[in-house]
Amino acid sequence: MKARRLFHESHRPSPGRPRRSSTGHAILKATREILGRSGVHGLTIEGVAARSGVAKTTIYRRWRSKEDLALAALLEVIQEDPQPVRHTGGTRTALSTYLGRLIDNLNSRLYGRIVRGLISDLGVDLELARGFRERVLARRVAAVRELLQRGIERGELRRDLDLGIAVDLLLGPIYYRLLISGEPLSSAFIDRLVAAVMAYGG
Amino acid sequence: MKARRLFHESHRPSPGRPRRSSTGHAILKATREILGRSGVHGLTIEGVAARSGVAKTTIYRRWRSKEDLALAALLEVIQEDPQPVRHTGGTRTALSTYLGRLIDNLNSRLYGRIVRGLISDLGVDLELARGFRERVLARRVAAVRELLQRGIERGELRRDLDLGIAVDLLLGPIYYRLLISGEPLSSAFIDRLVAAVMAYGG
DNA sequence: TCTAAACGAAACGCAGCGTTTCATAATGTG
DNA sequence: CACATTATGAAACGCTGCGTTTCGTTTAGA
Repeated sequence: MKARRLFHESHRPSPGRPRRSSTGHAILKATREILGRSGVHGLTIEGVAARSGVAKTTIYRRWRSKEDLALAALLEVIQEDPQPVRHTGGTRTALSTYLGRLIDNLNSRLYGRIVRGLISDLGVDLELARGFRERVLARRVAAVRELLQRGIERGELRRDLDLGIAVDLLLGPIYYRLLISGEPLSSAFIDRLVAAVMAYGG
Repeated sequence: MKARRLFHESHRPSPGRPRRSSTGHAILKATREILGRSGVHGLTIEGVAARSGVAKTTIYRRWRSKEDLALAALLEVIQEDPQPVRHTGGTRTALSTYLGRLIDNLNSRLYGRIVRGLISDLGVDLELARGFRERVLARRVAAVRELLQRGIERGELRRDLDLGIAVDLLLGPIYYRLLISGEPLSSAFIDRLVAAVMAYGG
């Protein structure tokens, strides 16, 4: 495999013609559009090339595979939404707010479809899995963990709370509904979920 | 699309040459072997045909697609393991035992890989999703729900316990670890998980 | 001017899907 | 036995899409 400079890498000034920055964005934009419309199954490199007006070779120079490209699109979507964690009004409210925003994302055409489509590849493409976990999931876990931690400090949660399990209890059922059971991710569900974990941790 | 008699349908005696019962089993056996070795990504209809010594046409006469075939293989694996639910020694023990058996399955090459591979198709193939939920997931949900219900009747759990959420709390983190976070599904994890839900429900 | 890299266009080999066609085999019924 | 009916196998087909290769052109810095 030839060495390649991927899209997200910082480009040190190298000799030769520089990349047009608009090219990469056009590719990602076309990728997002196709993903939102047709899901990962409808995503093809040739389709992205056609829609973005870019040659297939150009795409492969920046991303190694279809999955890699889908992950890049997902990262862009996430970047747009910095999700600042506020902690006004108690831990329960903070958790509900944060998880409410998360399910808003997951319920959206684009975000939900990308996540759904990437999952099955996580078990196969280890690099993809690493990217997803480090750059997408880790944010969620850290945010939830921090909210729980502050809840402990404020005395709203037990000092000996099993933080690891608590995070699993909050995020697990969300992804379970999204990917497995297909039950709706409603705000009512989030409220019940948070209520349960607060009852466990209080 | 032409009408087709699928594998699991009961065959009423129809005119013409009857199906060899061994053919279907040979196909499923080859499917299991390939799935265990190479996962869903390595599963191809042509590969199954080659390994089972059956023509491709014969396979398509019984299953509509690759995913349909993978689901059939999964169903067979599940049938082999009836998972009787005993309730000796308290609700906590019963839950740990049941979920422990579940993760033994999920940790196995075959079962885990099939589930993993099917997930992303659930959002696309509605019939597949229905089959998976009715014939695989519903068992798990019903079993867990029944154990919780008995826990309530025995006074080990609150009478006003939110059963729906409790089921999500038990199954969600398991599939979340399997598919998303990649953290190990150990019996220690199950113990902590059950402990948390018992604390919540007690 | 020279060199290195980016880009586009076109074609390639390959895999695998799902289908079609045709010949042959096995079963019931008249 | 002849017949209709279905199952099976073998082979080929068209198609999509992946990832690669080749080559000519373009854009930058030295």
